[in-house]
Amino acid sequence: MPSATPLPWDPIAEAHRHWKEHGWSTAADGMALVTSVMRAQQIMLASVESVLKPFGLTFARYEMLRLLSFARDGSLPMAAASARLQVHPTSVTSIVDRLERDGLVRRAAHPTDGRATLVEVTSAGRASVDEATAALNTQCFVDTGMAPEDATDVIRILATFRRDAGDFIEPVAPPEPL
Amino acid sequence: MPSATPLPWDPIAEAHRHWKEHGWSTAADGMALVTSVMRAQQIMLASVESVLKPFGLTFARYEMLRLLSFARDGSLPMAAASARLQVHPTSVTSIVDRLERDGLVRRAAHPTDGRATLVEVTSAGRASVDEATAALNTQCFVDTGMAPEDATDVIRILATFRRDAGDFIEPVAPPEPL
DNA sequence: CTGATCTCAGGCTAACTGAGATTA
DNA sequence: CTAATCTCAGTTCGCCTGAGATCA
Repeated sequence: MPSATPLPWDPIAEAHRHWKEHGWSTAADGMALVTSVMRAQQIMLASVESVLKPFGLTFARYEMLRLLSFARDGSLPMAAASARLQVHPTSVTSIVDRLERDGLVRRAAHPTDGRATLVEVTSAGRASVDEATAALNTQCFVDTGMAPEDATDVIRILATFRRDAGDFIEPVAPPEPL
Repeated sequence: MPSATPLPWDPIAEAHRHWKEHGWSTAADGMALVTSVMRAQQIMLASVESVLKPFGLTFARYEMLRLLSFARDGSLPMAAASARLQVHPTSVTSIVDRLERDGLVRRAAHPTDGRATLVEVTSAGRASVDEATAALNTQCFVDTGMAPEDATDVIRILATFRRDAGDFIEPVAPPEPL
């Protein structure tokens, strides 16, 4: 994208106004919420992917590496990765294909279940995810462009939303260490 | 996606804990924020696209129709649509290609600028966007799965975020009619 | 001429459907 | 047998780069 010029006003606020003028008042906030989240995600994804690009990683591939690097033994069955990352099984296949081609993960037979395949981070994969994480932390996550108290509000609200959408059971507030 | 089973705990809260344990405390909230927004967008997009599917629309195509239906004369130059929807010019070409193939928009010459092409909603396009909007309102927007006061908080916080990211100039709080 | 506007060609990612092989 | 797990083939979508035609 050719580094867009800012619009003179907020397009979502304008759409919100249109909704109310058309008698859709009860849906106006919902429309604005969904549209806002879509656009915020687009901004954040662009930022994250630009940082990951030098590492040859997409956000999906980064998340796979991160998940494996935190897993016991650095490995998980494909189906477990699919469930944890909420990505389609065939997408897991293609993500792992690409990471394997780059030597960042390897496939291994499951010790007891002959149907399952394990994915395992390699040492190159660990090095790659560590460097990528350092870059993301300094370039994206330390300053997201949002006030800290706003960030924690959004995190908390979206945790309830995700739980109610069926992502996980309980609790919304995680047991903090200590 | 085969209607996933809920996880027993919040994977983002777990990642947040990992970040803190690894000495990345200053980046932990940023990581959780970005990941939460990504996942919320995924949930909302899936919901919206399942409602739009019977109409043969994606969210991107729906937004194009919505934009045109609110525009004076129901038409805009391609470049204006690209700026308003924050999509790449070549993506506008392909979105309009598809909508035109379905008879929902048509291309027309710009009256004064020979370089520019206007996109215009057809009456079929207006009918389609009206029906799709009614379906979205009742099935997605009236109840987004979020408490109303949380929704307005998120809308407000993300408006500031979008403005600071360069989406638009001012003001964050739009001039309300009356 | 420069710069804006749009289209096309082509690569890449990822989602999805549907089918099939293998094994619990 | 049924159900789970994974892969493959093929489609669609949208993002992106780079190049070219057209016109202000």
